[in-house]
Amino acid sequence: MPVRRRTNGNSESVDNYLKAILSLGGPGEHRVTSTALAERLGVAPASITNMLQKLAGAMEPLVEYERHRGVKLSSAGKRRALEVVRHHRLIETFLYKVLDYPIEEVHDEAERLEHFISERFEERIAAKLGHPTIDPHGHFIPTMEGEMPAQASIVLTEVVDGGTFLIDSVDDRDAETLKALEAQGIKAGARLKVKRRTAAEGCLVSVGRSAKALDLSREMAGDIRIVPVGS
Amino acid sequence: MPVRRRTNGNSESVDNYLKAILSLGGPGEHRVTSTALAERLGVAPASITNMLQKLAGAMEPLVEYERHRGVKLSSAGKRRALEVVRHHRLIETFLYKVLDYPIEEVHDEAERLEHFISERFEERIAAKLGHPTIDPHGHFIPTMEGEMPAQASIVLTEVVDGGTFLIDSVDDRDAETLKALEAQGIKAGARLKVKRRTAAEGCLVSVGRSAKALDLSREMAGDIRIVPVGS
DNA sequence: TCGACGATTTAGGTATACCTAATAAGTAGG
DNA sequence: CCTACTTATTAGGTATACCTAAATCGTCGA
Repeated sequence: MPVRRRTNGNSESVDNYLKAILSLGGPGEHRVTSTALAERLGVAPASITNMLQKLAGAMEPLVEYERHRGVKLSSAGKRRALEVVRHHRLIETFLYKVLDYPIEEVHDEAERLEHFISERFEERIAAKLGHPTIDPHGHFIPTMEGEMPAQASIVLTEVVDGGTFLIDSVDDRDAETLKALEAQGIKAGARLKVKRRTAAEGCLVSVGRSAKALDLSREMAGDIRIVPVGS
Repeated sequence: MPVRRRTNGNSESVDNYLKAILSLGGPGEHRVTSTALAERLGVAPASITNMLQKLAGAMEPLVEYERHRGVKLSSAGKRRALEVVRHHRLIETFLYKVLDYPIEEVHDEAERLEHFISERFEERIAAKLGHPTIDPHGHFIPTMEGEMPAQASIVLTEVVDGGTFLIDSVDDRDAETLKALEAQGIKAGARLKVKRRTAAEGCLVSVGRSAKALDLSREMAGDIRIVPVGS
């Protein structure tokens, strides 16, 4: 029962820095400022500088860092960050689908466990879930090879919990419904926020900058394809 | 995504000290020496002294410690230790039964995760498993209330993996078999080591101080009740 | 192009959980 | 009952990941 000292470059803390840089860097992976990281991680800017210098100076650097010019992930850093994100999203999916967690509790648990599960655990829950590609929030799960799947669209019914999306397409099985939906702002290109699922398996959404909630039936939701936006 | 600093008195390290004291103290909960702890935990004796002083001096002390006289758990310490053991054994059972882990990999994963799961996770996996009372190694799982179940006997078939037991009783459905078993040392009071399960659902055991393995069929194993010994 | 001001970095400090080496306290033999 | 030896404790030091306060860098407007 020896005390397990996690080795540098693979700690909980480092993981969180990498995830933050990944998510703040956006799809373009542009440089991220110390201040943005400080805010996101809830630590003092000075601590950020310190950690970045260490990460950049490691034998296998996890970030590319230049004084006063922000950071971006190195390829090793990106690999690790995506692995942690994969863990997070697989765990969320697992907690929700296998352990019947209430959706609101899924995030915090995953946030803690993502740092400590083994490759085997990852592999086993992925298998149990049939190697899913999106989590209950509608986010894509990075592959085992450490790649984010191409940003394909997903059906609105696959999203369980709140999040912001862009509407990709609305199937036109019924021109009347289509027109009605469009009248409420539901059309390709519009911004859509998922509030929550309803008992009848439909979901409550809001569109554009409007705060008004629309209650979509299961069939209507099934006709709408969306793309995740932001983290 | 703020960095989570675990507060003193609830850390991974503290958990491991408490578990070690619980297990080294035995059922009599006698005082445990620094040296024994140092060996078990793989840290220097000086580090043990340090930690014990801190644990004993906390606002809610987790151990009772006197210089040069060893430690024992306080009631708060015992509660926490048993909770960690409960986590460990539930996780092992879960990995084995739900995630189909190979039995040899169950321990290490549980050893890491036991410190980080929430009450909810504990509750959900316990429910999923039907609130089990013994783990795949034949050890009792402490209750949610933090009590070790009375040391009842279990059927040999419930044990999946190696471990040492005392034979509690051998059912005498068939006097011939009973006699044959007894001839091999399998009788109430004898010490029995479970080597491993066999493909035919029986198991390989050794009895007493003998190293020779006996291959028991499923029916024979089903007639033997055992009690766990040691940790 | 010169400040001023905000962003960033350096310097110096804290707590945790380890370590080694030196000291002190118990224990057992003569 | 006192020394020798083993066990435990104190003293002083390391690395990690934070902190605050005090420089310094960079850019943007006059």
